[in-house]
Amino acid sequence: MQSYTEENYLKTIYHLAEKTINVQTNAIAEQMQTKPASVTDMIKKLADKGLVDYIKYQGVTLTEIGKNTAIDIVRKHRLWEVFLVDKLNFKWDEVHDVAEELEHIKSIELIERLDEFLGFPKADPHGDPIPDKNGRFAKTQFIKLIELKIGDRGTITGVTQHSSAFLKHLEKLGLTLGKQIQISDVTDFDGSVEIRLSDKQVNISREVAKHILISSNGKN
Amino acid sequence: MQSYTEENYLKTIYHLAEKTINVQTNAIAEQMQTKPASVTDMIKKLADKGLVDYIKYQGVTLTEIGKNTAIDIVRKHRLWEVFLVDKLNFKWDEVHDVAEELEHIKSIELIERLDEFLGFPKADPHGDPIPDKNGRFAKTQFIKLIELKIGDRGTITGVTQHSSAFLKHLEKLGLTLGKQIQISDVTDFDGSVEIRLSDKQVNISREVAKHILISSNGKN
DNA sequence: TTTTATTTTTAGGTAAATCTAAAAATTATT
DNA sequence: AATAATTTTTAGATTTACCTAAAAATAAAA
Ligand SMILES: [Mn+2]
Ligand SMILES: [Mn+2]
Ligand SMILES: [Mn+2]
Ligand SMILES: [Mn+2]
Repeated sequence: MQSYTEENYLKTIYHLAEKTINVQTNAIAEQMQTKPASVTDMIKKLADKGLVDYIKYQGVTLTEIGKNTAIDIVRKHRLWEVFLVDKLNFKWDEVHDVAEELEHIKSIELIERLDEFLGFPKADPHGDPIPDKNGRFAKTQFIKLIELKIGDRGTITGVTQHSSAFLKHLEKLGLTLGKQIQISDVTDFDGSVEIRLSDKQVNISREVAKHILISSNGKN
Repeated sequence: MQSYTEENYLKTIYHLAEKTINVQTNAIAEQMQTKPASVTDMIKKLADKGLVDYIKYQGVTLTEIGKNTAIDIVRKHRLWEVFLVDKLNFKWDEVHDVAEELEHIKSIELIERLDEFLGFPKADPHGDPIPDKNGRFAKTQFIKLIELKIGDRGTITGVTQHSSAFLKHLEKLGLTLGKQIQISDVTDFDGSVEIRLSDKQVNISREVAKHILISSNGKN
């Protein structure tokens, strides 16, 4: 059984491992809002428990058990987010912090029944896939909006930034999950992107465009 | 802001205070499954924070703030129990441990919305009253089944024992909340009680009868 | 009112998770 | 290859929530 803290470390390592093979001490420290020295302490503990493979100065990778544990926490996090949005009418920018706590409730039965209650959802309110009870989920291969060319069409299917400020901004612009879009222009000067929606036209900065995921449904 | 542990102490003191005015160190230790020395440490901390009034060797009482905090945790605990039973189809004997964890999730918004989602329930699956958001609730003045006389009628409205073994036992006998009962006999030898239900007759031990609460609706 | 039993507190210590400051290893730059 | 910069680890402390053993206070019994 893992502590609340150990679980958060495992989840952080799991997410960082999506970008780099060996996860570095400093990267973990930054993500966890803690000091590198504390990370080293915890890494040793996780290594002792067989949850990570660790070579001094070379960073860590999750073991099979460690990875499964992490995926289970991600599953819980995303299911709770769906609950909060679908059942309790939270906005997609309000759920992260609460889910961050709820994900640590230890009851297999609870999460199985919650999954069923929610109708076995495949994605959370931010478009992230929800692993099933065996930890399996489709690796969503979405394109970043920034990579689209003028004329390209697609559907908004996810975001890679979960801050409330960012999500509220998208909400205000009408750029929510499921919306059909088409790129009408890309400004040379600042790289900002002009987007056509069914009912209106909006302009977003390059920075915002980087964090929107699109399932492309047809060129030009 | 209180820690998980501090909240559990406050809740324990609150429940013990329903029986005695000054709550004793040993009573808290027993309830919390810890040692009296640990309780003394925590009591000092809670006193420093202004959550309890404490006189050495004389036990503790909750301050106004301490009491409100405790009631808020009780509210959360009971609302989550309703959620588990009403929405996730848990049995009444399966919910306590999970609620014990869920009650510590810190989000006022969450509990307000959960309350609304559940239809502002007035009692939990064990018949215990749920405080409203201002901490107010009706002091249920139910009679213990053991106090009824032969011929008395009533409705089962609560239990004073939440162990899974006890609740499963009641379930098997058909003695669940809302059931109409009449006392048909009390055995002199062991004090066991014979109960008439709408469709059958059951016999329960004196010990069991002590922990069933009845709203009496008419004598003989 | 002593003596005895019970309850409660103090003293001193441990384990988990954190920190700061300094040393060691690795990586990048000249 | 030597030096500088960065990353990571160690050493030593702190805080929280515990513990055991022993002392002190209170309550009960003789
Ligand atoms: Mn978390
Ligand atoms: Mn999410
Ligand atoms: Mn609890
Ligand atoms: Mn209950």
